[in-house]
Amino acid sequence: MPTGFRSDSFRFNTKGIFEGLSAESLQRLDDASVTHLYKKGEIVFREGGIPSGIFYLLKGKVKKYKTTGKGAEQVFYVCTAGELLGYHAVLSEEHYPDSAATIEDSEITFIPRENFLNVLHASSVLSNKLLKTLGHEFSVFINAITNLATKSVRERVALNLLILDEKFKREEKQEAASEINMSRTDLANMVGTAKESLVRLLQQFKIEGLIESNGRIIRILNKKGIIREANLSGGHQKVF
Amino acid sequence: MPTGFRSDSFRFNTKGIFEGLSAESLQRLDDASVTHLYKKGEIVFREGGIPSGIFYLLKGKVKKYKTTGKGAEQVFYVCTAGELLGYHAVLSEEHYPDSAATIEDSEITFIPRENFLNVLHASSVLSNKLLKTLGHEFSVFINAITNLATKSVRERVALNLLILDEKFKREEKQEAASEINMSRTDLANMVGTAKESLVRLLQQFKIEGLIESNGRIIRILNKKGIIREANLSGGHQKVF
DNA sequence: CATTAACGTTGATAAAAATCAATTATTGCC
DNA sequence: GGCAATAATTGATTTTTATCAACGTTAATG
Repeated sequence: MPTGFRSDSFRFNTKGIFEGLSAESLQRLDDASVTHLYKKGEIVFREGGIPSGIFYLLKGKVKKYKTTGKGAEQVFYVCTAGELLGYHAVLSEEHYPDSAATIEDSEITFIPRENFLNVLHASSVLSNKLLKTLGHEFSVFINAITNLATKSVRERVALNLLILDEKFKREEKQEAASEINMSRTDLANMVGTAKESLVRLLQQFKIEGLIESNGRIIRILNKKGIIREANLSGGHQKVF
Repeated sequence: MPTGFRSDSFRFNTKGIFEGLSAESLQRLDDASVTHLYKKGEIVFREGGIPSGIFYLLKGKVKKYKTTGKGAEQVFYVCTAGELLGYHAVLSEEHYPDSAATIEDSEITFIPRENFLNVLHASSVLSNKLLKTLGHEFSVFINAITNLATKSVRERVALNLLILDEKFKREEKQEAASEINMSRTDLANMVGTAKESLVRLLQQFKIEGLIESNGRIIRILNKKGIIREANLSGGHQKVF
């Protein structure tokens, strides 16, 4: 049973989705798009809303989440620069099933639904890329489900630290430990546990020298150790 | 907050995916396909395997699941007649991320990878339908994740009974209560709990008159009661 | 730059769920 | 139809995780 952390298994593949498009298609998308600045904490779209277009995250970070009747919030994904948001509901022709909100100051380009669909329907390059991306998402989701259903909270905390470590990598310092900067509440909602349980486990990891923290910022000190705690297994590569 | 059970939120939409295809496309798929009988318990494909084509479930039921390092098995979906299987890995060009096995005697048509992709790339009708289907799957998965992360085992047992009730509906008797016929182990692996916990909760529902059972077969007696136990919220409809 | 509201941490306790162990049903098979 | 073998159930117990309550810290804001 292979072991190790393969960030690919937890990441959607929308980065570079518009690469390889014809100049005409790109122009049509560009002409229709508008870019806005979002402050930390702003909502991009809301569960139940009618999708009017898709969003391209130029800069910043966005959490995707779903709220429950009881007010709980499940964060199931964190988008980083270069990722696309909100296309599922446009494709499925349904209301947004989830909400999206910035977790840091961000810059987001909006492409109206009609323009996106026109380009999509005209471009087999784009539709094939999107099909490939969506096929990959399936594997990301079943990983997420399996981990939620079978791993302990401790294992899930470790796993999510690894996922976030990738997301908070800075271009300048690829090698340095990332500075994971997320509220404890968001982290707990991502792990699927109570905030207090999350804090206690972070405290343990800290005592064991696996991580350090400074205010809300978390740094992984011993990645192998965290990988061990996450108890990973499986992971598969490209075929063709 | 709207409440009620919307089975659509838990079902993929591959049924009828080949409707509306040109006669030529259908012919090309048909020429390439082979149909096999599978006995209950047979494996259709296995996690880590190389996808050589897609499967169309003509008759029977198939569980989709992932196994963990510790030998646990997470069942994340049950396919019924008319559904497509194994297309994600073909689209993503990755190994199978999950396994599929029949849970009753089944009849499955296999379409080789190349033939499927040729038809897909030639048919914008099919690729658009598939994009729509995959967009919908996203909402199914985030529902599943949110439920796993935020609901109690009791709530999840009730919810999965509702999901299975739909899957075990018989064409003859749409109105009659379904006969849910699945091993307690599979059920527990679907709910994401220990078999013993599942059994105890079924026992409670039985005492409360919400269900009845005869051997392994479960029948819902009071659907509203089970919906109440599942504590559902949300659910959104088509837009356009 | 002081304030204060939001956020984070810790401790004590309760609740939920898993595990272990033993027994009883069921079902596939000859 | 009887007989293993497999699956389901029940009870006792432990472990894990959530909840409640109090207090400390941080950082956003005027």
